[in-house]
Amino acid sequence: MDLKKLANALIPDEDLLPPEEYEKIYPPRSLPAGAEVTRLAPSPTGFIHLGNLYSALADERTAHTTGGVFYLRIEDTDEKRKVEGAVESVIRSLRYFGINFDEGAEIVSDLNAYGPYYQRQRAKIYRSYAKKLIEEGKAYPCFCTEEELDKVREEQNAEKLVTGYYGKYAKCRNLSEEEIYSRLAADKPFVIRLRSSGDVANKTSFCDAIKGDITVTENDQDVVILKSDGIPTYHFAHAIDDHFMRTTLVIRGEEWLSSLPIHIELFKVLGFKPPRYAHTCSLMKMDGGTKRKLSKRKDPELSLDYYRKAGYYPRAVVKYLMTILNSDFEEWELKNPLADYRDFPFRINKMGKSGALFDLDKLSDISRTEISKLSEEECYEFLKGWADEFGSPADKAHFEDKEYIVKILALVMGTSGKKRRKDIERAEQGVNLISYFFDDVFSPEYGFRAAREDVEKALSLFAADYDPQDDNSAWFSKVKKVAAAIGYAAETSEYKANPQAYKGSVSDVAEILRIAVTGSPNSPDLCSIMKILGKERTLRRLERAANTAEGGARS
RNA sequence: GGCCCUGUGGUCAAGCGGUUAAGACGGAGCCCUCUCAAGGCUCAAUCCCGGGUUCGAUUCCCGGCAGGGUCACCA
Repeated sequence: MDLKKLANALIPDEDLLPPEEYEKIYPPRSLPAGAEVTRLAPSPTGFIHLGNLYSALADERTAHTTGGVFYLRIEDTDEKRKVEGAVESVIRSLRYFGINFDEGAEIVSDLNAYGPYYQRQRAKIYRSYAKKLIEEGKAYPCFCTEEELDKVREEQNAEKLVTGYYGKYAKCRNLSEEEIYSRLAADKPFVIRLRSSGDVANKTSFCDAIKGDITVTENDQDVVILKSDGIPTYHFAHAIDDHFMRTTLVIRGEEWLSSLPIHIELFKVLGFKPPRYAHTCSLMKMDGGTKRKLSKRKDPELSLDYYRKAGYYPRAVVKYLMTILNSDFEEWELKNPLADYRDFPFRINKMGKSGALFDLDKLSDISRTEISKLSEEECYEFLKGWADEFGSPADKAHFEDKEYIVKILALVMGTSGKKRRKDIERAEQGVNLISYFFDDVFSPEYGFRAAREDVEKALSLFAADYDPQDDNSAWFSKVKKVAAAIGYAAETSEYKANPQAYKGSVSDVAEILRIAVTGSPNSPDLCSIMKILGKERTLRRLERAANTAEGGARS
């Protein structure tokens, strides 16, 4: 058969460059030894999730700790997946978490010498190579319809055979010249398939950067490389793009492990040196007693927006992911509390081999810690950013008064000098936490535990004597005085020593005041809270509580 | 079902033939204390199972088992 003629009939494009030309257009990158070129290659659905961030972080760290390049390529070979604005959304989402690309789709950079970075715009390159493979007899046209393929698959399933297009099931593999041209003449749609020369009986060892040595079975599937619309499949585009974009390390989810044999064969027939691979394990979730991969449909926490809306501190999400990526990250951070996480010696081969269960508790802990490290002003900016985007109208209004909020935060985050409090876990919770400082939303349900008469007496006694000028100890002495006056022990130790002698202790009196002023039995330093509220508002709250107090029996 | 990956406390995990089997989150308790948070101290909790190899296996080998992934003209 005249393969040259066949190639021309199948791929008649006149404006194709000869394949070798592309080696000149996309020469090897001049990078220092050891520099890794990595990439994130999402399809443009716009849905960018935690798994993507996890993978992107591994890519970005690997590239930037080795002095390499991290680029963005859009795998838009499937028309159905395309969503408007998706690429910008990917870039924006990752930037929110502090991850930036060096080159690629929609990235402004003078490095963009390996584009275009949209696969649809690279059609000629793929077609040029597909044509070459046809000429070499390594690829062939297939006219099977989807129905036919479905039927074959059913048969294979029924006989418990491996499904797919291989061996005797590869019906179009040995079509005669006559058969091919007559179908072409009849305008039958066709795909281009790889003529695989592999044998599943052959197994070889392959070194994955994460998994270590793994066994791979040779591919024997005549996989589609060009779809009937002339656009390549993922496999074919992957081999060509990662070769010409000069990717050195392909980091991708382990769900790709099973198609590795195809990729190895593709690189071989194309005459390219394959990149190194790092197959990352998936993020898991507990569901009904067993682990399973985090799912887009079932798990809202897979979405990156979930973390933005809940107001986790973005760097906390990144650091949490770092603890999964390289588990010695936490210890490193303990030793280098002031260092930027980017200074951590990230290594791809330190990544775990098994799927990690996503741990919200741990994330929350890290988020609390990260927020506690902020200055009051930084924290204000962070909370305000959240309130403006996700908060209620009241929240937004509250954040107009920066001076007031910063004062509150100085208290809620802890005074400087001492260790910071860690009350704020996420913006949503933090905004809610300080809401009692605002009269328009302060609507407490007083849960007094003390008897009503004690509540009233304590409140009025304290109010009569309150002076906002008092320092902490003067303030507390007054609370003690109130306690003593209504039959409560002024010292906790006295009460503990002799509980029968008192109705309670000074801490119970403090609780009454605290509930009256904040609506909650728990809060940071009450004396300071009263100072922030000011005398007038404090007294008003004390009075309001006294009037509406529903006394309860002591438990 | 075939093929591949993985298997250390509740979770993330260190560990590379001999260890009191780190650490962190979470849990329990104590201290501190006007409550909470923070902090300090303490405790409970782990090597999937069965065979080998070895003086000795969490560690090496084999076989189970369990979990996960994948079997498209989707990526």
